[in-house]
Amino acid sequence: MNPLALEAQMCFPLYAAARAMQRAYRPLLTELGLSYPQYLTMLVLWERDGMPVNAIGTRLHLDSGTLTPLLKRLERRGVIERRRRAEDERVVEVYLTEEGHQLREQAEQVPLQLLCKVDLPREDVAELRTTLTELLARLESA
Amino acid sequence: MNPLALEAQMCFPLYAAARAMQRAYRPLLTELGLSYPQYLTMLVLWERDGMPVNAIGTRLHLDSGTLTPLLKRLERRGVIERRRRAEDERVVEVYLTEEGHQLREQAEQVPLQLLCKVDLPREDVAELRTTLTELLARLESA
DNA sequence: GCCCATTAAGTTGCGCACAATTAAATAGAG
DNA sequence: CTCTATTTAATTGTGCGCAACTTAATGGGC
Repeated sequence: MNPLALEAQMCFPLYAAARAMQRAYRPLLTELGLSYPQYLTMLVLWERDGMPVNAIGTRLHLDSGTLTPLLKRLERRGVIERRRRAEDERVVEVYLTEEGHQLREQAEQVPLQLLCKVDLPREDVAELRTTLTELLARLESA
Repeated sequence: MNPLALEAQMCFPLYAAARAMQRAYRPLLTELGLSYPQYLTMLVLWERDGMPVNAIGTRLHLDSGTLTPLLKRLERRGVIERRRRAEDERVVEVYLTEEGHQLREQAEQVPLQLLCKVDLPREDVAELRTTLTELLARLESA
């Protein structure tokens, strides 16, 4: 087979599936008033509130060039607050507002709704998740 | 486990791995003078030359809002030409230039180089590709 | 032939990603 | 204590992705 064929490679299905996933999330997230990357950022903050921009970036593999404007939009949206750390003025810590905390309850339903849309066997999903995480690790280290 | 945890969901590994893949491709594609989506577009054209914008879009799941400026950049780059179809002036057909054809030979090496970077067992890659294609199909139909 | 629905590309506007650079604060060597 | 290197965000510029809309050409009903 042609080694350059779209379907012969892993990269295109990965690219296409990632975008299709975002499209599947979009209607659900629109109800929350969040974009997909904003939703991921909120997931991080719901896990641990008050994280520095830096730490959020490490978690999501994003840099300040992406996060700074994204966080400003989340702040305008009213779900977070950005505060300079008093002991080290370089660091900006990100805190959930009351509205940000409340939004979590609405968000709880999202993952299940999504899984229904996908309708893949539970174990296939788990295995895909594992393999992708493995792939990610190898790509990061290379 | 917290259902909203990043690692509990499939969406984040998919998002992160897709971006890590693009980062892994970047240095290889920079040598060809192409971005990642431009490379995918060239893959489509190397398979079949002279495709209408529309058909390229179907193949890559992209619309004219993305493709039109991308194709203009590929044209400036000198690897393609855009020509209106004579029998139907609505259609723009995309043709490889001589340079575009030649670029294919350089590109032939890219997929293998990438697989080396990833260094996953051959059958894992094949299975991942299959599962992602399946996932894509289900997301598209939903 | 005329009108209207359809189809194809292009345009506009916004929000990521990411490279490269800048600005500001801190830490550490001497 | 001072000077320099490091760390952290922010800024700038480019190229996607995609929704919404516009423009232009075609086709089909009458």
